[in-house]
Amino acid sequence: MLTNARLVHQPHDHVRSMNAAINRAHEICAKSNVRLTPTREAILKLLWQSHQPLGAYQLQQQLSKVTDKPVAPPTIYRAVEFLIDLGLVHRIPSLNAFIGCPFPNSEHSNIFLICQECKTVAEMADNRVNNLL
Amino acid sequence: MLTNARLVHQPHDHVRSMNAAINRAHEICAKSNVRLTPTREAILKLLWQSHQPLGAYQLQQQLSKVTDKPVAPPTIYRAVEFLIDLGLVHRIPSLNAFIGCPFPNSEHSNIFLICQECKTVAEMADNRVNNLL
DNA sequence: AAACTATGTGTTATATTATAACATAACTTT
DNA sequence: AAAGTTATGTTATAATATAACACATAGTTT
Repeated sequence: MLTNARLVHQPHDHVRSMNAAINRAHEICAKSNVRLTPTREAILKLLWQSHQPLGAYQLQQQLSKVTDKPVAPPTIYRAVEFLIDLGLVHRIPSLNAFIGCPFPNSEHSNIFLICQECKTVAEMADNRVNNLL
Repeated sequence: MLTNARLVHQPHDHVRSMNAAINRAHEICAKSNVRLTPTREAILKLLWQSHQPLGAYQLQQQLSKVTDKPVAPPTIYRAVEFLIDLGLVHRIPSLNAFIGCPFPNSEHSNIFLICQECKTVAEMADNRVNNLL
């Protein structure tokens, strides 16, 4: 079973896991012959820095802080769509929000465990469940 | 395993199953001591008549046709919220849409099987899956 | 390097989905 | 019938998402 359910509750080296994710992302992009542009990388970082899923307009705010210039919604949605297509990010429809995928290399149908109070999300993939379905 | 996955593909007595659903709804409301008002009943019927899930603004259009007067969004969202709270209707976040629940009496965590082409939705509840989770 | 092509971004406007706030009406209980 | 509760109507607006077109940059071809 693949899951980060334990991890999300525990203190862990945030910076390190984010860097690992960014590196993986660069590899995956290279493999697919697509570009992880600064905007896209920035969005991915923001999503990784937050253990809460972030909505498009939260990302907009945060990105415009980082880059110190105004950013319009299409920029966000485009970057996020790109990342989703590559499997680096998931959209969580029930929250209208996005989150970094903790295991982007593996084919998996996800189950998200979403805390109804704090919105913390853990992701899970389990063959037994997949098989049953 | 509880599911209507077979049913949704097959010809079946639509009117009858809708009436059954409405009757069940009346019972459930009586039990909970709440009112299935005309608006609420109309919404529930519309959802049952459609095997596709319906969005709030689709419901708005259809309801205003039925009642022959304009209907505003809050009316829809309120009715739908009421029905959801009673377990008579589900919201499907990935479609921003609503659908009648085929087995409103049973406690169940649902899995929705959503056709990506035609948006037809079947609902499923399986103890083996629930147990695994 | 210049021209060409494809891909990515900026910008404006607008569509779509959902809710807040307050007034009125309809039912319930006494 | 009066008071209290629950439901609806109405207006306005918030929050989420996309369309369309102009411009820019990166990569390729000549």
